Amino acid sequence: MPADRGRTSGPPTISEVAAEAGVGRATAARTLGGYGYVSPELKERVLAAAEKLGYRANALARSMSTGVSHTLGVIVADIGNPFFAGVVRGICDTSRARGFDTIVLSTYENLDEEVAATNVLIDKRVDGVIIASAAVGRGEVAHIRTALDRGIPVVLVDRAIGALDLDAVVINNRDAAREAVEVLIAAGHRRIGFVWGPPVTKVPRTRRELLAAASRNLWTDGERLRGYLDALDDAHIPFDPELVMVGPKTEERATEEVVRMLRLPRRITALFCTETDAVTGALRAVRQEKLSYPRDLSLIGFDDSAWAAVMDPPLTMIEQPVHQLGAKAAEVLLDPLEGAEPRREMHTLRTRLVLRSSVAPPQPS
Amino acid sequence: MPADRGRTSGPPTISEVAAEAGVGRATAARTLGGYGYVSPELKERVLAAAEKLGYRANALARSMSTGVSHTLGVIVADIGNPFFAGVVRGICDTSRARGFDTIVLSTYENLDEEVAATNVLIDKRVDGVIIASAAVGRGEVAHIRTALDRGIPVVLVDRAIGALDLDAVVINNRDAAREAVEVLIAAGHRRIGFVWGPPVTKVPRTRRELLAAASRNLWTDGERLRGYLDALDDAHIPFDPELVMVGPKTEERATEEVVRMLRLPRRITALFCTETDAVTGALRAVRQEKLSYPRDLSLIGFDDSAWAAVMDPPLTMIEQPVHQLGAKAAEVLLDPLEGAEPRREMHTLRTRLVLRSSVAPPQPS
DNA sequence: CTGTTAGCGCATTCAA
DNA sequence: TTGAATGCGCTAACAG
Repeated sequence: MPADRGRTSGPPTISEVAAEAGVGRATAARTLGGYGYVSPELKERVLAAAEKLGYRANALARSMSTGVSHTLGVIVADIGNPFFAGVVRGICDTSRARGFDTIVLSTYENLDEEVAATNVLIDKRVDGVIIASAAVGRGEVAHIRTALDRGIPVVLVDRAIGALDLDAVVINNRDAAREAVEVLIAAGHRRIGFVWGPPVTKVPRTRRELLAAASRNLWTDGERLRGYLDALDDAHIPFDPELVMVGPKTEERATEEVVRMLRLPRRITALFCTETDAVTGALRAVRQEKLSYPRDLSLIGFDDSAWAAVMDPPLTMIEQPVHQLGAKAAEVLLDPLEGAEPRREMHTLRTRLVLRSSVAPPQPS
Repeated sequence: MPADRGRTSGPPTISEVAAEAGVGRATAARTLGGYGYVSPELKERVLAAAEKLGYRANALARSMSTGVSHTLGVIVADIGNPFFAGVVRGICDTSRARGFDTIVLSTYENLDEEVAATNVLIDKRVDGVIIASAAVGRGEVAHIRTALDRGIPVVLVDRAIGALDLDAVVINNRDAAREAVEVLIAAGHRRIGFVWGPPVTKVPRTRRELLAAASRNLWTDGERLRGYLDALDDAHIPFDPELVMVGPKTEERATEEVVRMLRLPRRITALFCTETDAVTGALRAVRQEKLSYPRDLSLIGFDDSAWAAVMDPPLTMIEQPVHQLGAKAAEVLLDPLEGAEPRREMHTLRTRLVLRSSVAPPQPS
């Protein structure tokens, strides 16, 4: 219950506690702040006074003095996306265990939003930033450099940026994709679709064009595309631009594109999807064409989930260590803050290909 | 590019900008803070100096003076859960559009964590709190009262609390559940399972016991259970305690329980699930028993998703306005902060039953 | 061990 | 209109 005096107004301050306890402000501050030495008896009195007044330290004022806010900033594409939600959960769990809270900002893959978000975090004086940046080139990382210049440590998560020498916590996108496509190839497939490629409007005609377009976009997507090409190369399967979807990355478009690939003269018999929405889009296409998997189309996708396991037949999927991705990022950010030596390296976490039943040999046509 | 003088250290302050511009601190503060009158020429000089120095206002210091932090606190069970992730996204989107950032804390349905989270937010002097509280009774809301006493407005989201006269943004859980079960009944079912009930260890034998247990737990679950009972009552179907799952709310347990219900002498022919994990758990049970839906078991669940739509057959599901839930909560919290009259009411958003193909008449046994 | 004093960076009186 | 002076609540030197 709140004390019944008409205090000045607002929450009780440390001065009021000191007055109530009959000690100096510093003494109250020391016991309440948990630093310096205070005799047991005084400490007792201060604590009692604080309790009585319902005192709670003003973290803002404390941050003003100490220069640390015990707050981390997190910038992701979309906190509503289950993948990022999982990553953020990992970040929050480990950072909170170490006394840090988290401000999360979504950018929707928009660079301007990302810059604005970075500024917000700078203004709020966060102690560090974890960012899944949409930036790729040199010219797009000024905001990150700004944060760094102001002494705010930044760690990259999910997406590396070559132009920046920073800690990054990512997964083995390229190898994971390659492994998946290899499984498809091992099952006998040679016409393997890829959904999705870079969101360009003009469809690339050559492998070079495609790669160029990819490198102008999301790092993860580019890496996955490279893994796909790696696997094809190793099996001496020629690259066919018709088998990779480009354009807006929506479930609807994925459906359209997979339908298209399914209707090609030499149609696809297998498909690799880089994301959940691509998988559900593909599944719609299969049904729409009155086909069934894995008979008519073998399927492997990124981002395993409970749903994928209960599909009929269950889907072979790539499982990402989502929570660990965030946890590790927080760790890498926090360790130096607590005195450890900064590393400046790329931390690559491993995915796992969960073999289920969505891959079968191609039907003899 | 950062200016090349060896400044005192740290980011430039308003005093440094003032010095650089050759004006008084207050003048710099006025132009940079966007308040008060400043002559165009001076304003120009200040702006130039700020630009040159790369000045950014220290939000902490500003909050100290003004008493407002332009930060909202959000407390949910689990930011990694797609439902809450969606709600949080709604909150972030609308609050950020209005100049507020967000600190998100997860409690994992643990009341102690919830209290701790509330204290963190109080300490950080957030301007308001949105909370999906696990508290139900009078005795569990002290932390919320504390926040209120300190002048921090609180709005409830997803879960109402009777003991508190606050704004709450929720969905029509009871009606939604009732509607779903009615659809099952209309299809001819009378043995309808319910997953999941309250997480008690001792299985309730009577309806009264069950309701009592439910009211000691999550508000949403209780409401959904009531909706289930409402539908049974209307159809004069006697309540059978064997048809409601109690205990830990995990996918594994759901599978076990559904298997059990499927093996009952008078087995269930339909199932209503209150959550996604319950649905996937049920689906596993169906497969495990070598049964198929909707032939052997009709199914309706809460929380529609892209997956549910691409299942084979596609699932009839209840769609929640997840984003809107968060958006509305933020609105209700922010409006009074910007001068509007507080309402103190329950805002009930409507769900939508998405009819697909997981309901069929019961098989004649 | 304790109390006094001086900032942290900004907003905001109050004179000038 | 502008600038000097105060205060927000706390930490941290410093002296006692």
